[in-house]
Amino acid sequence: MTTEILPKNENDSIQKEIISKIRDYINFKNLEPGDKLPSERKLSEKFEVSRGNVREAIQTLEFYGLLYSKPQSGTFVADIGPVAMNGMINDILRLEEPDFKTLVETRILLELKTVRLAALRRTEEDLKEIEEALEAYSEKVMQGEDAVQEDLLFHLAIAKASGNSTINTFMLTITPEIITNFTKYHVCDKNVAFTGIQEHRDVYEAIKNKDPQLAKEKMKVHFKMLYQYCYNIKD
Amino acid sequence: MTTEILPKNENDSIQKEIISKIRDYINFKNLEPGDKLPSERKLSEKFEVSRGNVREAIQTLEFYGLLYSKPQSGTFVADIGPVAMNGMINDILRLEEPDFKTLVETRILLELKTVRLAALRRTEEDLKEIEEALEAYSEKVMQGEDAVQEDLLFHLAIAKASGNSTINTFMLTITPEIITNFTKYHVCDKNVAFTGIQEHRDVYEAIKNKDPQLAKEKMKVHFKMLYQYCYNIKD
DNA sequence: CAAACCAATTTGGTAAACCAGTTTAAGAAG
DNA sequence: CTTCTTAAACTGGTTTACCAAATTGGTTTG
Repeated sequence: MTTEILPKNENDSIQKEIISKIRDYINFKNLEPGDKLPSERKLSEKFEVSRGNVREAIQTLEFYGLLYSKPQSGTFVADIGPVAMNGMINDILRLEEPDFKTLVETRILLELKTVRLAALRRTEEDLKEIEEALEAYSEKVMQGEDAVQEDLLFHLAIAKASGNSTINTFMLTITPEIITNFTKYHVCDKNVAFTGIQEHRDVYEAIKNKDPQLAKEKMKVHFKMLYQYCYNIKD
Repeated sequence: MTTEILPKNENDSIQKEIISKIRDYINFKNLEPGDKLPSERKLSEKFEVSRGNVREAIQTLEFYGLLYSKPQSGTFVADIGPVAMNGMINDILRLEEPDFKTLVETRILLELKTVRLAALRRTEEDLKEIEEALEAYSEKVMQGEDAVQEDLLFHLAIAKASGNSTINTFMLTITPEIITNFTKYHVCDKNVAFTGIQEHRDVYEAIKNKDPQLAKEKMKVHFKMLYQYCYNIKD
């Protein structure tokens, strides 16, 4: 995982340029699945950039499953036809930097699903971990301290209990960004944290009783303020 | 993302080991947000691994927002307290390789959302691109050829029209894996493709008429078989 | 004529060397 | 003793050089 998911540097533009050149090359030479690309060295001199940049671009395309590299052999186009290849590369090039609004929107979506799945699939061990996270959160709030971390860990514990590793990965991906923005914009304040305890407890009880519908409802209540924030934010 | 999001190599284990050692170091030294980690060189000799491995591990932790590196200065622990730090690192280490079932489950979840958002937010240009993808799919199927690529691009066009770049990125991430598994297990066959044309058209019409509820219903119909497959697959 | 072998070249991966800022600390001046 | 100067050591990032595996083309052998 090497790869950071999205480059935010100024290298971004040059890497995108290289990616588009690779696309053009594949189209021009009519490369099909399994065909070999020129070596990194040749590409670097053909595009007049450093080999490192070429490697970076190839790794990005590898991340999206469009290319694959075999050590001491070469880089090959994946088992995806030219239509999908072009379409996906264009999508990748057009990808915008995710903003806070879409981040929150996605988090709500994911969590309303994980809480349902957790209510259906949770093991006793999952339940125990969720409870521990809940207690840690309550204690911190009762002491009047900031509990953003414990809040987060409660939600991550639910994500883990959902048994869906893909969603779990996505949650882990967006969580840090969420935290930094929350603390930056002070979305959560003190009295909200207090009401949050009961809301967390409601969600926990629903998961404990294996009631997916209720769990989802309680999570919706918990997200109510967040929901408003998400759809009232200026575009 | 440079990170490729998840390493599948055997380097995986050694990198995870380094990550856990970094966690132990942070705990042992009681490092707080803003504190500096030892240099990559020192860590590499302390852990008795190459500097490259250390760099890779740090970049992974950077991807999840737990560390940040300042050029020519050092690597620092992010503004996340020790509780969240430990919790998240443990989650990262425990992350399982996503299997096909969770992949499909996640795809259905994401698409039922994107199609709603697309119906609400689509621009005229979005609609045009979706229509083009639809036509390309129909033609391919009519000619009796395999149309997995065009099918995919139709769904990606909807994701783009949803206006949520975070979900869009996630869709792009899971799509290649979906494709390879589809072609491997032959989830889709010929007659399904034919019925798929009308289903696609229904979805398109709903988006065109800006009817989010209908769009979601039609997409559900389209996913019906996939849905069954997802929940009947052996665990 | 075909198959098997071999050496040489090419490949992606990796470790070492290098670079340009930053930090640190020692030393000189006041 | 304090403060400013300065140079040396250290930092993450980048380029370069090297490596072992694998492909390739030619040659030999059955």
